[in-house]
Amino acid sequence: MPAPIRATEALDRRSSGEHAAIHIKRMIFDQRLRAGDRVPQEAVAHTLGISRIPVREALIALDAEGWVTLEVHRGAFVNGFDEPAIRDHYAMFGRIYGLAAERALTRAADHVELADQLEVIIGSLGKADNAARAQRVALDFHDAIIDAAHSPRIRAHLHSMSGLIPGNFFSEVPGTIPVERIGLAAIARAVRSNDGAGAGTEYEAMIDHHADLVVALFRNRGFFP
Amino acid sequence: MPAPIRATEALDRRSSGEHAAIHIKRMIFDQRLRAGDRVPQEAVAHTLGISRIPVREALIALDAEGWVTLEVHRGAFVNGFDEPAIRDHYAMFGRIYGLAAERALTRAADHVELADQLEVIIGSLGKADNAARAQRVALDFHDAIIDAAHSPRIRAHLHSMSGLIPGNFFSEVPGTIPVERIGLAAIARAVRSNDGAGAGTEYEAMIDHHADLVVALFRNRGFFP
DNA sequence: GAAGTGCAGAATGTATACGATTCGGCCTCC
DNA sequence: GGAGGCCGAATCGTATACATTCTGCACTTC
Repeated sequence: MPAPIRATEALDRRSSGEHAAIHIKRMIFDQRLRAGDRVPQEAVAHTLGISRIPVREALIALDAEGWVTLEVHRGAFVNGFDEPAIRDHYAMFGRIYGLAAERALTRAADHVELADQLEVIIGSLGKADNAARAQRVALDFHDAIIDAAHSPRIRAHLHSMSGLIPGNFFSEVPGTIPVERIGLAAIARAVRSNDGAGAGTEYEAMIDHHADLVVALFRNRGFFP
Repeated sequence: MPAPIRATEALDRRSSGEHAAIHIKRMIFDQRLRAGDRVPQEAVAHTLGISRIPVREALIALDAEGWVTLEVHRGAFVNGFDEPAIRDHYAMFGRIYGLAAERALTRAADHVELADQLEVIIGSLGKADNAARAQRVALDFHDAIIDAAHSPRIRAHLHSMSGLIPGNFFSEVPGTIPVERIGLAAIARAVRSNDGAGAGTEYEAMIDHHADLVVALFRNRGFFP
């Protein structure tokens, strides 16, 4: 039996480029990089003790995700991270997840089986008391939907949209647990009755609601001047 | 007055990485790379006469766009490019463009002015006889919507979704002109009456229709075995 | 004084080079 | 005879070094 994978090894599974992407997102999030600023590749590389190559790779990924805009021979310029950006982000997120839910119902071998699977996941949410565990349950739910959709392209775009908020800050968004509990249950109900459009609509509604919570949190913390 | 930018200079404006991305997409499109194949970085670099660095940068972008899946220390593996993938692609495209249209109406300073602008663009479609020119008109229309939406994030995701079909092959999709003519007109009408949801719905419908045409073309050419 | 010109200096883009990881084949051992 | 372990070639990930491009500032010119 192999030794269990340790947390540090799991982190090493990420490339330096992914570390750099997290670091740069954190700098934008902490407003050490403001809208319009150029991301200093050399400084980021030096700070992380790596070369500029993985930093550049991170910037390409962040460009595709909408965090920065690349201009040839001029660099990467930070896009605004304000309330409209957050709402746009979650709106796209919700629509693509809604599509994924529709596709999951179209392509799943058996929608009743999928509904069973989803309700098992939701069941473990019932026991979850802390937000971190609830987040884990939500991720499992989303993964089940994405797997059932059988679409690498949808998977890729959703993956690149996840991680709006770095690290465990996400867990601190107050009010997520009841929103998830209600939203996931509604989606699972729609799946059980094989209602693709309904599942999509419920997905959008849940994520819109989530966006409201995130915006409220940011506002309370004085992020929007 | 500066000299007009020549075509060759405009091409030079692209980085080697973008050239590599186009080349790799072309290989997938031409089925020289099949689903599950690993993209040979060294071979691509050698073929294009460049080093592996820009090839790797291209693969990161293609991963974000859903063309390939990156695995650390194993390489980039080609995702399926079959009928479901094409339909998923256009479905995402349509939903995000629909969202962009809604946002354009929410955020444009004056929706009547935006409608005027769109109808001027459509007007030049009336004179367009060949498909290439019609495509140019459609791109202008889309750009106007994206600009009006004022969202770098939406812009980034739409940019990464454009270019499903490489080069001028797109122009050869038969039947696009009437679909565009009807679709763009319907969107412009919704914009003029300040109906965001309607504009979004029309956008989705037009792109779904376009997806049908593309799928039919691929089927006729024997792409789906 | 405003606009154009031409340099350094700095930052980006890419080629080369080298360590790290994977994977297939062969061997050993049970 | 099959499971497991140990190479070595092939490939990937990244540090370093160099070429290309941008930018700000001094200078000239009208």
